[in-house]
Amino acid sequence: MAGNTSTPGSTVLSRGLALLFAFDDTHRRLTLSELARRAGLPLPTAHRLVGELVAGGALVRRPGGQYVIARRLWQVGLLAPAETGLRELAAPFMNDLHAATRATVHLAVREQSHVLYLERLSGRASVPVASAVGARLPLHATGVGKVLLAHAPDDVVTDTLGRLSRATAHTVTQPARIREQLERVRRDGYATTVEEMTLGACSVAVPITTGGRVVAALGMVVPSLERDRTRLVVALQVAAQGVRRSLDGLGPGP
Amino acid sequence: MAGNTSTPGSTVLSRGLALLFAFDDTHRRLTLSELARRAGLPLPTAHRLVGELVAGGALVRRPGGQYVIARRLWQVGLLAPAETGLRELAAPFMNDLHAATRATVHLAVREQSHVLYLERLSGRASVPVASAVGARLPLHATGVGKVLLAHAPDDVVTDTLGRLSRATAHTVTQPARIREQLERVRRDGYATTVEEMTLGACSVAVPITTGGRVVAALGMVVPSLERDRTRLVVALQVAAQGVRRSLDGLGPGP
DNA sequence: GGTGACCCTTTCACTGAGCGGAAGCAGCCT
DNA sequence: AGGCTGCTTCCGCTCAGTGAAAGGGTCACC
Repeated sequence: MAGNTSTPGSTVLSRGLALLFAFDDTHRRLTLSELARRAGLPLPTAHRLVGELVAGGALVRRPGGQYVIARRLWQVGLLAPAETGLRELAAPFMNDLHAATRATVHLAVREQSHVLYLERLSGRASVPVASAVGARLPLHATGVGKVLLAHAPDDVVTDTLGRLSRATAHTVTQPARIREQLERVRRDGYATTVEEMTLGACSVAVPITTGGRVVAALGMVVPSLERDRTRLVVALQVAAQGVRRSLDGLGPGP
Repeated sequence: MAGNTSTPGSTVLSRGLALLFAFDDTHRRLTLSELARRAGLPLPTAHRLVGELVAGGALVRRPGGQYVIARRLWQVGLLAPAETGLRELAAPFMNDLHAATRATVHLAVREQSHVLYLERLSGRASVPVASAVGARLPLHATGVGKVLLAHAPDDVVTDTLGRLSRATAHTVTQPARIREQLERVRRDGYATTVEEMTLGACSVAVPITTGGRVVAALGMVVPSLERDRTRLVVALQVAAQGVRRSLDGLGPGP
């Protein structure tokens, strides 16, 4: 910036991005002062920059004075490539799974030490689900997370096992037990959770592979695993095979 | 900005946004010079700003030297509110439609004089479809577009009728005929197209209303309307009613 | 109706961040 | 070798950007 800045070296653009990235899953609407606080900017500076972001169509100001991400940013965001290909290929298979079981169906990839949810089909049933598309959750407490962790590089595994957060009373937080479970995931080809992320929700998940690498995971959330664990695993594996075939058909993805 | 700019009055942030918005449906990957050209910036300036956008996690540089929207921007884009509520409410009904018919199902709103596609479930059948989520198409050549146009303010209608672009040999480009069709849409409660946007694709669409206003449109794309037009219209209307009920249940939307 | 807490908005003098022409570099044609 | 296109770096000029300070508006609670 110019003149008497308190943090020389930082640029206008980086501050603008800090304002945009101040929004997250649990902060979809922010007031000016919240924005300034979260982006680490003085209030008048935030005021001016936010004004420009609104003028430029990146943010919208609600009547109440709260700011939200604008539709136009949603549109450009959808142009992000990596996920798009995988999501479009997986969509029909996810639809089949959803139609057959009426459960919540998830497509996720690993982003560092977190699961990133790429797609979700919500079940009609009243199973509580923590994930939302674009949201990140810990690897060790979700079905898709365990699948991805089981096939992650060693440094990610040790990093994750180093800080196992607790979400419910059933969350597994002993590294040794997780290692044991990961071994079983690799052997059996699927992972399960029982109320480890959300009470009242269990999950099953399988890997999606291409070229010998695990690139994503496909999972489902159900109220209980007692009855039809096998049926769900088979359905997931068939769907995952279908996605793999589509992926391989198109050559190495973007 | 500072110093000897060629366009005084424009700000760094607005230039940064111009770079982001240089991406669109048909330009998902851009080289530095394309970005500079599309954003209207001198090349060295674009070079510097794009570098900052990459450092800030808004863009990613591919090995080939092409830039694409980064995953992080996809994530914040998903936080845009207006659409999210409607999409989530409509999703289960769209799934039902899709399961029952196996056709492509669309959810769209009007954005100025264009249809903006909020959601799409792709049919397995090989019907060519032009729309993608986040994409904009003309109002007069699509089923959902005609529905939205039929319930749009007068100025939008006259504006749209003033420049009726042609997409295929079947596109209706005479204002009088479109007016006639819009009248019929309002009377019958549904709109149709026959290969007007894409050859080999027909469509049916119905409005989604809340509080007496048409806020969106629900549509389907099929190879032909001959056989089961009535069946499709009924299915769509049932689904649209369901969405309306959900909308009304939650009070005035976000 | 006073007081305090919270927002948001505007002002303004100082200055270094931003600018972009020019030049250099690398690849790829003919 | 010469021309073309596209990327990167340099560097001196200068105005866009900065943020403390002050102003205004709206609640709620005493």
